[in-house]
Amino acid sequence: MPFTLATWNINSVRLREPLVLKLLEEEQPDVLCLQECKSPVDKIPVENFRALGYPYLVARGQKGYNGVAVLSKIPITDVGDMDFAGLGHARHVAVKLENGVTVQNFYVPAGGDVPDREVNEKFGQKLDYLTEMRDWFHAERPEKAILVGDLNIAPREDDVWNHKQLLKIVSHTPTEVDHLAQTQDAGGWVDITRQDIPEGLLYSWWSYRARDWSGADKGRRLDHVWATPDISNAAHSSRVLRDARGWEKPSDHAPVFATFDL
DNA sequence: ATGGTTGGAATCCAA
Repeated sequence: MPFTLATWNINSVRLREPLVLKLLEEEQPDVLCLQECKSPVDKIPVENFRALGYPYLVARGQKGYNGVAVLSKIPITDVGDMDFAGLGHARHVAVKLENGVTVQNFYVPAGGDVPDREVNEKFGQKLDYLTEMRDWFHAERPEKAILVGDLNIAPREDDVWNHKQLLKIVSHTPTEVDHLAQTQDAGGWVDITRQDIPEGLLYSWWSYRARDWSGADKGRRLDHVWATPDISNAAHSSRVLRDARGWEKPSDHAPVFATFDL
């Protein structure tokens, strides 16, 4: 049975409810993982999602910031959340599908502007968050699992529009890339998107500040789909729905899709 | 080297 999953930093699920509905209607993923919902869980607009055939929601939320949600056509169970780096933020939730697959949905801290933990506390928190993720995966040894989300790091040279120019820009510094690699290794995670699309520039985020985001195309691949080898060994395919970045009142992130033959 | 945009809550912070 093919199983399609999408991950999307929505940048306010209440403001962009119409965009979520458009995506569900047009693309029909089985499971949609959202980040930056910026809403308490009880204020997420579930009615219209339900009407479109997505009756299941598992989420963590807080007022104004952060927030993660899993919307599903198929039954999912809430299997908890983690609060890495002691931030008290709603940045993670995990669900289990009926076939035994676990889906981990993450929103890693952005890390502020200056890539130095001595002068920018947020950068330190981002690194600590990744280190605690690493330690958790080292202890838990995930199996039959998929990890998605806005990891706020573009690890490869071809995950950014200009590698050299971004080496000191938060999201592409060698320190962050190293922390992300350690987190990935600790869980034995396979980068599904890059296994499916191994060559060429690939982005999932374009700044709102660009005059012409598509023409300039100064993007970064911040949104990821990983899986454990028992899942990645099955056939799979991936794509980034770049079009969604051009929708009316868009999120600055595009959804990333993966389909697995499970 | 700088400023550019957006969302949410409160007149600024985070991204």
